[in-house]
Amino acid sequence: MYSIGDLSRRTGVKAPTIRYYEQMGLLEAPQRSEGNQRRFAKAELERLAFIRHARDLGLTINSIRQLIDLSGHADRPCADADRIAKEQLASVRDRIAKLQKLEEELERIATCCTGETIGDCYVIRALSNHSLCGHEH
Amino acid sequence: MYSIGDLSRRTGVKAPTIRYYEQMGLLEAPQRSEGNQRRFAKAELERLAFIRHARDLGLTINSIRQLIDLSGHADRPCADADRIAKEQLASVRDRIAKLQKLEEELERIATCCTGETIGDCYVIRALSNHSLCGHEH
DNA sequence: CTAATTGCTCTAGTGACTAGAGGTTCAAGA
DNA sequence: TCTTGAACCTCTAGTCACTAGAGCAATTAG
Ligand SMILES: [Zn+2]
Ligand SMILES: [Zn+2]
Ligand SMILES: [Zn+2]
Ligand SMILES: [Zn+2]
Repeated sequence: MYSIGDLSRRTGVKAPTIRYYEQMGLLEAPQRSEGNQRRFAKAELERLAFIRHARDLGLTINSIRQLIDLSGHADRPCADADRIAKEQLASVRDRIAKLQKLEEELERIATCCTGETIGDCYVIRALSNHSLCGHEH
Repeated sequence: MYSIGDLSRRTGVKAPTIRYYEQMGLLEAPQRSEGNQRRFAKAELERLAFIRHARDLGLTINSIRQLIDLSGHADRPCADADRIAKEQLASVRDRIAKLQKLEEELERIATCCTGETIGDCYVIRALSNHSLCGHEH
């Protein structure tokens, strides 16, 4: 049996975050001590590691809840789980593509200023005038 | 003189967002009609375009406020403006690098499942076990 | 003049936490 | 056994950049 602090140290997840996951229904309400403090079993530690790993990969609380629900039915087809992973991959690729466009524009904006004063600063001029940009964002 | 709806149509920024920018101090409080409705001058239209462009490039409200403050002093050195742009570029690059790591892991996780059921789904196994990952995230 | 549209303010909700207040319980040393 | 200090509890509010909605007032076209 782990206290919330033990669990926190073992997983690197802060105690308020663990309580938050419980509130969001990702962790089941654990047993309590006589004085009402949380006492976690090993299964909860493993589930928390699962949650943390999924969060580190950018999955939302909602997706993680779905995956946890699925993982309780070992005999069902895994198409839903695969779909969630593929959607997350697509979303990450989408964000990368958008950020790369920004990077391109920002590189120009941030490195082309040869001015000395605000009056002729390329940063300010470029922000005032989108037509200096190479594409939409 | 533009109403908030005129301004919205001309810039593509929704009316509540325009009010929000005013509240955040990015737009100065505009003149009002007799009936207390906002009436914007051309200068505000240009400033709103500036704000919108900066937002599209990912700058925060705070950075934009600083840039607006700077742009009122044409004779001052532009080092601060240049620094804000460079910091934003660095932040975008940082986010791209992190997302690319995620992309790599997610690609493996999302495409390697040859299982049929949750019980042997690679997605679930990979999320349960970070040691299957190629690197940290 | 009337009806439709547009505008006003204010409040609350989003996601995934984080910080703080104000109080209680636990564990270890004396 | 007692005491002290760390850890824990619940609850509320704040973060960021909006967005949605309620309930009302002003404007504009016919
Ligand atoms: Zn400059
Ligand atoms: Zn642009
Ligand atoms: Zn699968
Ligand atoms: Zn991993």
